[in-house]
Order: sequence, then structure tokens, then C-alpha cells
Amino acid sequence: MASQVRTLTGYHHFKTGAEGHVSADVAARRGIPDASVARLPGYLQALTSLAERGISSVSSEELAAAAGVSSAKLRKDLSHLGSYGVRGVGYEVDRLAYEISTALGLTQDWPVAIVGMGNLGRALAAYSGFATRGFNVIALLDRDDSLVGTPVGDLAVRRMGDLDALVRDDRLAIGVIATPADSAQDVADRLVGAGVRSILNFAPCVLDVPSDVMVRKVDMSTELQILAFHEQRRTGELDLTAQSGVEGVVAL
Amino acid sequence: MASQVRTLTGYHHFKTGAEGHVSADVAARRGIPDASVARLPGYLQALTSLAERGISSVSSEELAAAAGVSSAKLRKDLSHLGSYGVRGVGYEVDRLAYEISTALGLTQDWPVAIVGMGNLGRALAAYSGFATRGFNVIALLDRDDSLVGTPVGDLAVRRMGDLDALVRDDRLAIGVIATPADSAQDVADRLVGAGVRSILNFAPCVLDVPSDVMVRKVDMSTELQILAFHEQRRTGELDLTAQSGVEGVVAL
DNA sequence: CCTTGTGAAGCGATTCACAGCC
DNA sequence: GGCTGTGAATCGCTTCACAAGG
Repeated sequence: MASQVRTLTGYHHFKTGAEGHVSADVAARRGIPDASVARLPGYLQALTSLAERGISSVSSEELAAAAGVSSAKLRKDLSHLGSYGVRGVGYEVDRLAYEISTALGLTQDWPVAIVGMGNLGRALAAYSGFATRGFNVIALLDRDDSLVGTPVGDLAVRRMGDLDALVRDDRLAIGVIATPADSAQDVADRLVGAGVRSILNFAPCVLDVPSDVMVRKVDMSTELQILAFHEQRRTGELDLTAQSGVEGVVAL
Repeated sequence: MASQVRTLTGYHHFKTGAEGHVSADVAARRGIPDASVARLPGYLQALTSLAERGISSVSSEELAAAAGVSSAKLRKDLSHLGSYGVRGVGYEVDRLAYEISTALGLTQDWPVAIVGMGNLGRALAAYSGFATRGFNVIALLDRDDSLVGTPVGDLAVRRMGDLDALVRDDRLAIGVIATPADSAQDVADRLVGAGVRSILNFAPCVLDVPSDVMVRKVDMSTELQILAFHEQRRTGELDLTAQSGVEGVVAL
């Protein structure tokens, strides 16, 4: 998954060719740790919210609190992008938001297609916060030809066969799979076949794709199960402390 | 977040009180690493799918492939639950599924309430795969009283004030927030106030909750932004190799 | 044999703590 | 004086490689 993409990063000729004054730019483009990248959207969200409230400057402490992370982590993350703060003062909100947007590649609009017009697909198509700058839903698709033509929001449902044209003519880059699990692999194959290399998968299944295709999965039943684990452990603990911990034997 | 809950784990009196023959049971209840817990639902999904296809036994290699992880990782994860495999043979599908379900706390049904009956909330309410065993949507709520009484699926929308009764009478344990970002914190406060300590947040914002409340966040715009980062880095790299890398200077 | 279960090594991310700078 | 940026220390997860055992 991510680590496969990571290995692409190793173009060492940069380091041998230059003395080190390029390090900031190179660091900005190159090795941002996955864990940091995953937090950047949160920082951007927090910055946007601060900007809306008219705040123009923040310390790492304040921004970290707003984004729900520690200030040390925030500073380390930002240090991978470059040096955009002022010591003794903090960060300028607009500037930092711009730099993060640039790092994430949100200065351009990425064309997105949603596949699967069931409940979830229609909700996603209608979801406005979805288009939080940087993304543009250009097509809604469904395998069921009887749905083709149906208007959803201000787009009409198209057929899967249109994928090649979307990639070729409209530079479609990102596919969102909102189908049931049993058709998700088929949809993924078609997306990949058409040239899409970034997929957001809402179906509760693992997709098998070539190593240069990036898949991210969103699955609410997985999330609920993780919550259940902790909820259960919590209540289980109460039981254990009630009986004064003589043995670790638990009745099943 | 997770680490806050983690600190609860340190009840050392177990180790001092017993010699070590309880370690298996204790390990099963206690220190399963967060990263492992987060993968268990995926294993369960894969096992369910295998069982449906009539397969009754798997090796760690096969199951790992089906779940999209390495076999070493799978074995290490399972070792935290106990020793349920047979050397030289593999795992019995049904047995392992049962053990994982037990570890996750899915042998009981957790009552869930969904708050926010916009597009997303209604889609979640209708989402069947949602009730993949272990969860039971017992209530749909909305702050807007004009929606109260509206039928959604086989439930009618209820008012926020019903939360206390739901926790008290129906043991509501998990709240799903499907509201816009600006009302999410208010909803979280009400959930926490009523006694809910596990929250799944679909709103694109950070929730401020007491440290004993666990929040997991699902945010598709975050996911899209992570995909955009990699997509951009990929196309950016092509540009760099085209010009033969003399200096790391990148035109912005 | 073959595959599990697991110490030990390796690696990446987080945290600490302070030098550097405004 | 106060806050950023960062080497160094630490922590936890992943991977390796092999002993244990059917």
C-alpha cells in the first residue's frame, strides 16, 4: 500500500548533485512521512476554521489544540514542509494554509467520479462539504444501465463504459467506489483499466490492484467494531475490579 | 485519543498477584496493541467471506492475502488473542471468526443511535452492511424538531431530548454523528452528557470530549486529500525526471 | 514436512528538551 | 521572553527468522 509508493521516492541523484541548499525544496517534495501527510488535512481544516473567525496568527500550541494533536507533533509535521513560522510569534494562518494546500496538491482541482448510485453514492454525490476545495465531482456512474440518465443533483448518471473517455478527455484522476462489496472488485478493475490510479473505497472489502494504484478504504462497520472493542473492554474492566482480581480467569 | 484510553490499561496488580499462567487470558483481555485491534475487523470480514465460500480452514498466508496484510503481521496480531491455530495446518475458519468476534465484543449487540438526518444520516440509517452483526440501530435523532416523527426506514426520527432515556432504558452505547460540522460539537456534548462514551464522527471537525470518551472520525475529504497528495507527487515526479535533475529547484 | 507462535532485530513515528532566532 | 525548528531519546509497530509442534 503506502510503502509501495514510498519506494518510488529513492532518487538519490539529488543529494549527490547539490550541496544542501536545495534541501528545503526537496524535503517539501520528497520524504514527508505518511503519518504526517495523513494529518495535514486536519491542520488545514483547523486553519480554515481559524481564518473564518478572523484569526490571522496562531502558535503551534493553539493550532495543535484546534487540530487535536500535540504541539511537538504539529511542529515536526510542519517542519517537513519547510520553515513557515516565526520564532517567538507563531504562524500566519493564511500563509500556512496556502503552504499546506500546495503540499497536498490542492491548488489544482482534481476531477472525481463516484461509482455506485445506491443510498451511499447518492449521499456522497449530494454531500457538499465533500467539495471542500480541491475536488470536483465530474461524473456519477452505475453499472445498472436502467439508472443511466437519472438526474442526481446537477449531474446525470452515466454508464461504466464512459470511464475511458472521462480519463482521456476530463483527466479523471480519482475514483470513489460506493457499491456493495460484491461488485467493488469489478468496479476497481474497470477504474484501473481506464487509467485511474487513486481509489477511495467505501465497500467493506479488500481491493486487489496493481502496486502503483493507491487505495484508501473508509468503512464504518470497521470503525464501529473498534469502538465496540474499547466499549467492551471498559465494561469488562469494571467486572474485574468488582471481583478483587485473585485470578485472571474470565468466564466465557 | 487512543493513548488516553491506553493509560487505563496499567493495572499492574495482575502481574504481581499471579505467576504467569494467566498471561494468555490476561493478554487476550488487556494489552492488544491499537494497531492490531484496528485490523481485526478486516480479518473477520475475510473469514466471513471464506466461510460463505464454504472454506473451513486457512493458513496465515491465505488469510493474510485475503485481508491485504503480510502473514507475519497477521500471525502476530492473532497471537495477541491466544493460540487458536494448529501448527502445520492453519486456522479453522469458524473458530477463528468466533474468537475474533469475542475479542471485539461482538457476541452482544451494541445499541447505536444516529444523530443528524441529512443526506448522510439517512444513507447511514438505510445502510444494511452497517448492521454486519454486532450493532443495532435503535434510534435516529435530529435537532430540528420539524423532522421529528418522520419515518426513515422502519424508525421514526426522535428528538435530542430522548437521549437520556435511550441510554438509561435501552443501554445506548454508541453515537454516530452525521450532522454538519457546526453542530457536531453540540451534539457530542449532548451525547456525552447523556452518558455515551463511544462516538463515531462523520463531521469534518475535531470534537472536544472528556478523556474517557472515545471518538473515531471518518472523513472522506481527508481521505481524498491524502489521495491528492500522492497523485500530485506522482505527476510531479514525471516532470522532474523529464528535466534531467540538475538542480532541485521547482517552479511554483 | 509444513505452518504456527514468538523472541529479537529493525524501523518509523512520537516525544523530549533545548539551541536558535525573532 | 517566547515560540519555532530540530537533533537525540524513546516508544511501539513491523519484519525477520527460527524453534516448537502437529
